[in-house]
Amino acid sequence: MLQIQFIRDNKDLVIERLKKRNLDATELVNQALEVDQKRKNTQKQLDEQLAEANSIAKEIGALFKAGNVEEANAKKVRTAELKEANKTLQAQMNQVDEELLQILYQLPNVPHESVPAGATDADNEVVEEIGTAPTLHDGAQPHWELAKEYGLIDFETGVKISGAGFPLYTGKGARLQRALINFFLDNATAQGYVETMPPHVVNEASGYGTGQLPDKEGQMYHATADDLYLIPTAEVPITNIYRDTILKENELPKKHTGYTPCFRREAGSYGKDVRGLNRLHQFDKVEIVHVSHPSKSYETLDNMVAYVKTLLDKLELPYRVLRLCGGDLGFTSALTFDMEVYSAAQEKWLEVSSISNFETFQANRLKCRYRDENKKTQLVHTLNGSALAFPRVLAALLENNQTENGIRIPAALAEYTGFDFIEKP
RNA sequence: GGAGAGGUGGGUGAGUGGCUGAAACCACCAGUUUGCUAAACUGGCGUGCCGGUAACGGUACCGGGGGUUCGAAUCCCCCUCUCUCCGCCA
Repeated sequence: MLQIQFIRDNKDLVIERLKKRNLDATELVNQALEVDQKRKNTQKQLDEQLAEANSIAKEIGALFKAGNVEEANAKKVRTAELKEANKTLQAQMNQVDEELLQILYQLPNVPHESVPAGATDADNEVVEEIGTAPTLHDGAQPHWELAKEYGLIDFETGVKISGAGFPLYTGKGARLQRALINFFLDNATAQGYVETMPPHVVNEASGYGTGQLPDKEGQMYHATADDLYLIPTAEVPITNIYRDTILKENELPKKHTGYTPCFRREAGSYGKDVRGLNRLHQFDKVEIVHVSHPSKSYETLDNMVAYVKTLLDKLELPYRVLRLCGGDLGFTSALTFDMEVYSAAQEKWLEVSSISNFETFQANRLKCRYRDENKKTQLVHTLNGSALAFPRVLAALLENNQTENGIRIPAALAEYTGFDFIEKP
């Protein structure tokens, strides 16, 4: 959520920058400012009346104490008036507050100046492309065929147990998952991220804290009996560690990494792009979360991108780094880099990581602040990124490393799997 | 699932109608003293919003919402969360 103070001070900038998202926010911004003005006026009036009522109440108290009942009762007349007036003003105030909140909920984050204009993912800027796609032997297969042939993933039984989008990993397939967990966590902790194992379900307040609620309610699994939500990413529980907190300036940055399964309903997204591991209802991911001093957040973002690159290098996967254009940028993000690996058998790029700086957008809802040198509270900047999401990494690993005799496992990962080759059955 | 207790400032915790935005202690910050550290002493120390260049002033907030009252942390109602005991269970 944007801060109303920021909109007040930077109206033109906000409107101009939001155009990068192909959003003409002029009307919303004007509405917000108008309602804000109304809110201020209302509060001013209300405060004055409350002040009067408070002072009369004090006088009445003193009069009663002095035994001057008659005069005290006389003063009650004015209090009764004020009480009525305050009630309506208070109601107005609540209404105006709510109105403002609703408007602010509709405004996405202001894109960073470096965000390219554009409408769809076709307009994303390719920052760099690293590695070359392998040349596969004749008869090379997409990962869903490989997974079946090699007995790594049993999609059909997953359907039987739960439904489409819930794969059942078996044998070396399951072992690969476990290896990826350790590989990613070990690398992240080596970078100074604190290993964190959070709850996999969250309450409503946490959902609001990171912005999944109210906008994306339908995308999360909701356990209604207890009103808990299955997490769509570890970002949610981990970032909410810092909900309603005021940190000391020297406590920044806070760095966490966590492995969790992620649950996404992905309602309505059935179709051709969802075969195999490309899109799932449940998948595994290691996330990195960074709570940063505002002056350091873009430097941090670059470091996070650089870090994720090292992971892909170690996994020997060809990949590219994209700077998302305004049209493809998430609602809450100011700047996002996506990492895509090249899947040789499918001959397409698969997103395996998304690394974003939310600046104060999340922190504002989270109420996560720090105290600066003047002892004033300031909102922190929050960032997070996947490091990495497993399924498409696995897909690319299987596809790119297939040979006529079996599948090769990159050396860095083989340390964790305990095998460097999966024989053809 | 059954029974009970309780949610107060960063922490512990006092506070049953006005003198309480809130005692005390701890933590923290600044200073004095000491050869350094520690101790001791002195002072400071919640958040949001509104007004103000600022100093500061106003207002709201003692889990959330509503009510009683001239006046509510304190009384009443509803909700919610936590803890303890029992039951069940990994």
